[in-house]
Amino acid sequence: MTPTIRDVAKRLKLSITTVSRALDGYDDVAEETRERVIRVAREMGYVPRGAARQLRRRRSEAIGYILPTIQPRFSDPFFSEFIAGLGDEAASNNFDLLVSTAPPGEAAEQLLYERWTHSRRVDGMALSRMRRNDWRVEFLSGKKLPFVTMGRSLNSSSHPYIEVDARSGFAALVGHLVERGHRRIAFIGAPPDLMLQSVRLEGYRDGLAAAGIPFDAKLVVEGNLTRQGGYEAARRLLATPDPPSAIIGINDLTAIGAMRAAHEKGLAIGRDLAVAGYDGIEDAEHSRPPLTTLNQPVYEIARRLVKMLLALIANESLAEPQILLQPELIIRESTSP
Amino acid sequence: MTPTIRDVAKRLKLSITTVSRALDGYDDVAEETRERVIRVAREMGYVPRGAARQLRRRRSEAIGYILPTIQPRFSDPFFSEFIAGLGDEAASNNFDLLVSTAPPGEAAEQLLYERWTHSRRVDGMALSRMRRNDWRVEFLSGKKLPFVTMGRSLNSSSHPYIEVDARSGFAALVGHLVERGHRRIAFIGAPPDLMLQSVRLEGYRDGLAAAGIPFDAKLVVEGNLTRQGGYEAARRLLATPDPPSAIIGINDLTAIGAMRAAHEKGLAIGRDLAVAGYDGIEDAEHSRPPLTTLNQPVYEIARRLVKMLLALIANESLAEPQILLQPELIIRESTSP
DNA sequence: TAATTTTTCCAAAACGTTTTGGAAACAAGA
DNA sequence: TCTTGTTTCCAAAACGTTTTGGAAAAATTA
Repeated sequence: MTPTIRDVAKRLKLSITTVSRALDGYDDVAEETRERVIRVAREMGYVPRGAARQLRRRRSEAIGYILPTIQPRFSDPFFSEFIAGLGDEAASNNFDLLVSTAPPGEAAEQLLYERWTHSRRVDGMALSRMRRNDWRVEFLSGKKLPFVTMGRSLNSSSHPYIEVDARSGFAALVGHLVERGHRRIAFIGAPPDLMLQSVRLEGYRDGLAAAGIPFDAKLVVEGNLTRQGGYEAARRLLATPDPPSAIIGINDLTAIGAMRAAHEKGLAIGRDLAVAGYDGIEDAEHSRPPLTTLNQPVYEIARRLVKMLLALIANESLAEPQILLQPELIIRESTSP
Repeated sequence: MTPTIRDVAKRLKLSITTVSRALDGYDDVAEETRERVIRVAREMGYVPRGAARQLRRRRSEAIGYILPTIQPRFSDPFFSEFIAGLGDEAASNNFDLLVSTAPPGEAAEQLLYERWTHSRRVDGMALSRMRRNDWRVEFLSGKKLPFVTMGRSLNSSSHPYIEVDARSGFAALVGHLVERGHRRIAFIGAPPDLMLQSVRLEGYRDGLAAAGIPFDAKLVVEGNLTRQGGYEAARRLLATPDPPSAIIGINDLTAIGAMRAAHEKGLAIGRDLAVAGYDGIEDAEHSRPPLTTLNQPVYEIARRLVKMLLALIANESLAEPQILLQPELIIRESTSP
């Protein structure tokens, strides 16, 4: 059906070697023949068969990303933005992006990583939502498969990553709330095995310490990074005898859920209760009231991660293998009516 | 580095044929040898090289999906849910999911489709957000590449698809608003080349007709399926001398943007102005006020689409190639305070 | 003219599987 | 014993590229 390089060669009365080399831009083919080859190849609609090329070249020209699907109905705008970034940058370098899904930390996840690396279906991987002690780091290092991560983990060694300085960000956020007169500031976090939980909780504690406010464990509760989780956690917080006057969500979704709980309680958000989040997703801008948040440029980060990964795959050395970005504090009405 | 089938065969003192057939479950290998083969293969961490298998089998065991990225900062929960569905179902059938991004309707998009089909990198494709006259349908039909679509287009022929009956849904939604006493109901739509715009606008008109309300073109404005687009469109609508008492957004994001515009105008949503959307994304449940919407089970649809696509690839005939689902009207406070 | 270099091409060998078409070994039936 | 099946294995031929290691032809230099 679709023509092979052999068909093109036959039609041109050339060897397949020459056709291949002409198309690949080698300089040992006469300029005139190259033009003929390119013209005829295009005419015939020839595109190299991916599998054959991959087999011979011994690389797949594809990168992989595994989506951490916690729940079936998986709806987190962070990831659609992240994937768009990965996809755009990969596509503009003629790389494919392989996406799969697996609940984090389970056997299925490990199986997937094993299959992709052993079958050489991808030349490298991008990881996100790192765990504190992330087996993936050692696994991929051991397999010598290039990888980059968004955020580091405790066992991160020398692999390239982009980290957003959430710790400073959360400290600044607490500072902002303190400035607004808050003393009882709650924190709705995530499962403790996630690196982002450690980091952001640290930042929260830094902020309290800087303001001379003693840490109160009762003001820290666990969510699950979803709106529903934030909603439920905030309900628990607000039902206590001595409820907080401000709530920080570990991400925007959590904060949005918390706002809903507060509203149901009859609290005026911004006045009776301040709420803030982290991520800077579009929802945060259009929520009611608009949500104070720490913005991180997810799309840009994804693109840069792919750039780094491709350099790694091409065995180039990176000018800046570990990047630290500052999140941008965006103050909106949810803390500042 | 990673062992090939040859290494496994050598270690077992068997031919590679036998190893291959043992692992693939052919019945012309003795049960005892099969067990030995499987055990040793696992011990050695053997996984078939994807490219080699694809080349010989002449199929890639992968399906493709191209994300319609309109803007760089692409954050639509519809798509993260859709991809999660595609990914889960593909993964559980040992298929890979290739994802790329392209602005719809541009040359880059067509190039991508051509590359994927000619290079045989995917065995089939899933399409969404169909256009009225969608060149992709004829293109893929012509290439004889199996594909399924979420929603049909005007030039849809006999390919399998799953369509949610948005037309009836929007009519029912108008009915609900009329019941609540609304007569001036606005519609914030999408670009006119999108099939969903045609269908949903028809449903809106059906609903008006059923209620005996004359169609007023001034109440129909164009958005772009984003929060921001809904926000801007609603501002225009609410600035007119004779503003609507209800606004239907073509999707939930549009409606959420509209709610923000209304709130800024000082309108009490639900009382002064009713707002409703379509999609049933999680945001709609946690917005303020919670949004009346038509729910469609995107995750399930994505999974079913992949099931259909895999059957198509395997040359099986589909019991039900064209499926029509009814969306579920979820009435919340944004229309019913 | 002869020798050398440069240009332009190509045959054949990979890459690592799966599949085809047997062949050997053994068992069963006549 | 001879024939006919079964069972179990395997050599070799694909699949469609890229790459290696020249070789012929043409151009240049001596």
